[in-house]
Amino acid sequence: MSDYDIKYFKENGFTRKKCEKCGSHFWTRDKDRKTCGDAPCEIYSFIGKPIFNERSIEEIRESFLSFFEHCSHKHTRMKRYPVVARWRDDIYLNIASIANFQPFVTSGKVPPPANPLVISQPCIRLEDLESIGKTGRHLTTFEMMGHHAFNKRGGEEIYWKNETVKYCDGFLRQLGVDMDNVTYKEAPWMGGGNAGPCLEVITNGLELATLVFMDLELSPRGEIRIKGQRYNKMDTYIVDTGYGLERFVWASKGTPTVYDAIFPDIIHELVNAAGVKHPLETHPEIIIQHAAMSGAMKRVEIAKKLGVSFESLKTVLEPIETIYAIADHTKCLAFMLADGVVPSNAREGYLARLVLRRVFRMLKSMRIEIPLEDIVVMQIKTLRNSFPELEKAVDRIVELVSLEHRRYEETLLKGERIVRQMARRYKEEKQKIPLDVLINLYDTYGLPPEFAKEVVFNQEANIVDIPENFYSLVASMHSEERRGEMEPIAGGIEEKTKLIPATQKLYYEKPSAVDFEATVLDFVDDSVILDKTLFFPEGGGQPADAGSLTVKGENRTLKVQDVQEVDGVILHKIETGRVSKGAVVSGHIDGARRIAHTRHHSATHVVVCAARKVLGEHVWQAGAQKGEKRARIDITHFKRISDDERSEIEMLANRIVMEDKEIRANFEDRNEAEQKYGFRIYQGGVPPGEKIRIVRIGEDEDVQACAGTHCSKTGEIGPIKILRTERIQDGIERIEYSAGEAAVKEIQSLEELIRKSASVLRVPADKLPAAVERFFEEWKQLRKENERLRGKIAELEPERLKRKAKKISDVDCIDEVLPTVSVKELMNISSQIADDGYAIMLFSKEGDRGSVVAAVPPDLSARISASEWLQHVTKKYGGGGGGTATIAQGGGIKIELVDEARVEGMRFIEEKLKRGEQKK
RNA sequence: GGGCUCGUAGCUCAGUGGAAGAGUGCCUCCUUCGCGAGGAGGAAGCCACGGGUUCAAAUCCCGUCGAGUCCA
Repeated sequence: MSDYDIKYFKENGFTRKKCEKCGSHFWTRDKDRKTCGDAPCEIYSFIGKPIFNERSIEEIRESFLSFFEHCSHKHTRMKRYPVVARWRDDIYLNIASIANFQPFVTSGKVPPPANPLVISQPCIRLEDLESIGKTGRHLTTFEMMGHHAFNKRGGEEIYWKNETVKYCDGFLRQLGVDMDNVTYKEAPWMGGGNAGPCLEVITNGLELATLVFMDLELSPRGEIRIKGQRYNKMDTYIVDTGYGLERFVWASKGTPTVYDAIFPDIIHELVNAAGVKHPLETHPEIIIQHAAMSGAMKRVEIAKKLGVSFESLKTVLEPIETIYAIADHTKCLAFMLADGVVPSNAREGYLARLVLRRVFRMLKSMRIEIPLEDIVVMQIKTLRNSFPELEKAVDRIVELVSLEHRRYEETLLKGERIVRQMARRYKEEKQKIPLDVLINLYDTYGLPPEFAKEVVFNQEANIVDIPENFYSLVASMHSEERRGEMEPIAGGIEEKTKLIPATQKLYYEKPSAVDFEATVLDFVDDSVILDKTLFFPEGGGQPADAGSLTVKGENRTLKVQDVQEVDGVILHKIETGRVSKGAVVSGHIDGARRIAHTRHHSATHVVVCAARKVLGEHVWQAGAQKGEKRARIDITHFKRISDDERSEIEMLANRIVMEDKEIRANFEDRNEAEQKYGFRIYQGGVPPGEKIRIVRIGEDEDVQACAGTHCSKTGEIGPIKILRTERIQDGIERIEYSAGEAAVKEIQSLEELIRKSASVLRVPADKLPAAVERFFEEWKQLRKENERLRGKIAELEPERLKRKAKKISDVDCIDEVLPTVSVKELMNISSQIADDGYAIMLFSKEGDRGSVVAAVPPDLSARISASEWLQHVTKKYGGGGGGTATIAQGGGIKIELVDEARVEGMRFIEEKLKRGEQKK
């Protein structure tokens, strides 16, 4: 295939071969080689026999970075990006060094921060969570060392395939790798919406690096088909390489697993704390041989080869595997939590919680008593030379992890009760607890099946076996929900506006103007497009401006309904009519609405800034909406905001206002801004483009990329009043507030609320809480007293009623209207009288509806059912009712028919009794 | 962003449309030299809030608030 027709291979004695085992093509210097060299075609041959001299993580990282800094293309060394991919809306975590540059740099919309560049990027991948610790090579957190070159078609080429392979070869040679053992395996790559040819660099069974030549992008009408997806050639072609830092360290040490190579100290601590021994001490031959084969075959086969039983192999390996996993997961947590992820039940916060809970479980199963936060801090200490920034977060991480631990314990405690009840229920019916119940326990209450099994076992009840694919069963249950989420293919509006020049944005140039003149460039789908405009388009949580356009010379005024921006072109949607190209219009925007939006927008930045100062550096904006009367922001925070914190945020925000700080908004170079202010600027999402608008408050106390309209000084915002805080998700708090005149109005209406309430109770406002409490207490007392007295009255009624009884056949019957007596009392009275041998029907009314209660003595209930009797009557009464054969209640709405109903009741009972007598 | 649960006595929870319950804790009394334990009695509920359906709602429907949990 021409994709891999690389000059370097030809000039350096490589030949292309086909792997005997997997059939894939690869390039090698070794003429006799038969397989591609990758697992599972080959076993790890470096275990116990390192490929090159032992090096630490720091040494490998440094030698990689400086190799590319000093090679013939001088690469610029970049600082790491956060592990939380806040600049992207398609992934939560940073999964690769190239992810730093997707989508805008890779698509060519934004120039790269440097070209070519080299970086060692910590990445997190949670897809293979189950494999961590077991395979010996999987890590949730690893550093992907990458050198990248961004080439543009038609432009000058930095470098492409040939140099990429040459550098790789050179780097491996410099480390001391035996080059005859290195294979380059052809493996088309795709991911993150891009694709391209790729070479996997393999030696001794281990894949060390991946060289991707990215030149395709996902496109619905693309002509190139790969695995059912359609791709098109990109305008750019990019060198995307990934060298697994930890794998190099592993290869240099030849330890049984990658974990032993990179976490020796932590593993040592954990092994001690668990009171076990590392199997490398107890069963060195098994562990080394197992490790060598682990990439190539299944555990059952390995056990067979080693001549031991599968069970005993498992017993040897399982404890250390759990410890490996703990070591790995705690590093993952160190990065996630330090980079500001707040554990939650949604989004990236859920991923943090997922990992946290896995580790809690593992620590418990290993009976390791060290608090998780201590292990995470241990990780941070070993990482601090390379990543000193992690240490700043230690205090917060300790608080957060112990809080999460407490929450998890509570969940389990509550869960235990639920499972116990469930177990009892199924035990009574002598059934096993079925799988769907088990899934439900996990899905609804977060109770893992192993936990449920343990509890059930203690209850001596039975449970079905837990299937291997339990968690994927849960996942597949949810996958159906995702259907129908497909976004409609953009309605081609981009196509229509593609050729129209970007609209000049007057609202940035003249922030306080309300009138302007402009020329109509086009009219597309009910929308007017102008050469310049004051109308602010909806974006960044700020609603569009309202106003009107008047066509010059025609004296025609069009109301602007909505304003949207598409690729720099601003669309003014109008209600009716159309405007011809070339017409001159004068525009007018609703100034009061605009200034309200502006104040709320600036207030938003101030409130976020204040919240961050009060609550901590982990506070990130997770959404915002501004309006005329109020605005709201959602921020990440791991606890409810207390009343005190809320007051403090409010006070601080108002202080920033009173200090009348400068608010500066300027377009700046994106890459420079990122370097200068950090990723903090992306609070409200990531805008596209080479230049981004940066809004700074005071001495850069708050810096954000923001396209909204802003006051020029904080003083113009006016008062800021926080109205409420709300927990919209676990880990995300919403703060609602008003600014400017709207804030004054809110304060006034709050005041009025208090004034009105106080005047109703005839107390001064400051006595309101005490008065309300007193009234409520008294109300409860009086209600009880009332109930007691009604009961007393009811006690007297039976005797009075019995005197009114009429004898029908041999039964004493009573019917009576007790106008104001409640149903409850009617029941009470009736049941007493019926017990004394009377058939009774009582009526009462409340407002426009009447209640009826019927009761018969138990020995009569076979002949006359109270329920039947009552239903017969209430049917004519405009209602219904029901109950037992001895007592029934009901009612109706035709209260004017109460006398007829009484008569009917007596007629019915008479008839019944007579008929009964005849039968005798 | 989507889904599933839950909110009833101080606490833990039953109650799936017809009279608000149990266990525990609390109070009083009895038993005991005293404690534990046991016995008898008692107090304690805006059934989270607001609408709707119904003759009738803790119970069904909608919304709000609060809490838990799973998935992407």
